[in-house]
Amino acid sequence: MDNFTPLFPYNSSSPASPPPVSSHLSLNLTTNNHNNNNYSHAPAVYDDPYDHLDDDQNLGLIGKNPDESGGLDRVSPTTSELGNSEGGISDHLNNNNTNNSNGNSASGSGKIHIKKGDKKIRKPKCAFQTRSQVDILDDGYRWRKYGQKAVKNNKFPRSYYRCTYQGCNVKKQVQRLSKDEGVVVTTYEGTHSHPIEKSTDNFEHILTQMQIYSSC
DNA sequence: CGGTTTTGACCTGCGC
DNA sequence: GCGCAGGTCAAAACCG
Repeated sequence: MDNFTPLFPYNSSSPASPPPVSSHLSLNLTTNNHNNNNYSHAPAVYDDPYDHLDDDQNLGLIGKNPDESGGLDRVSPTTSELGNSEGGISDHLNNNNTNNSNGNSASGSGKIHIKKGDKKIRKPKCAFQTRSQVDILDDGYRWRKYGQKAVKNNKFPRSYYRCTYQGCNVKKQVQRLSKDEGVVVTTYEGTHSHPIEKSTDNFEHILTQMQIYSSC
């Protein structure tokens, strides 16, 4: 739990950034089906989203090592847990260093190598699930897709996005559950170092929910 | 033409 | 050590 920081708000004091709310929430806010916009739902925001996803959606977990789990305080998953997961959000999500100004990732990241002896530090991550027909939530930031992978036990691929703002290395992963095709799990990693680039009424609603229920 | 998406290859970590 | 799965890179294709 060392490095847990809010993920959605960019890390400045801009008014657009909602103040962090107390952490340690455990709320299963799943749907707002009465909402008419594209995201016909409020996000379910979790302090440890995968606790819920394990139970309900059987997703994987973040952080193998509780001490390095990017602030997600939870016991380590086993391989079998991950293997059984519904296209589990992998514990490999965390193989990046925490330097937001460093675009290169650390071990486990493609062709970039980490030097021997470098300590792996994991970025905090925040995942939430929404019930939506579209995969991409318009959260007001601009994202560039840099990869897509088929996920085990999930017929839907996982997409990888990076914030396009110069110097901002926030990433997100988007994955739809095969068990429940209406559910999209979005995992954010890192903290935006800049204001939201465009206002989105839709996402403001979501952010509002998140301010209430999560420190993410 | 510049930015974004697609996609195959590559790399790492982990379990067996 | 090997194989698998996840994460990233980067060239090519695509699009406005």
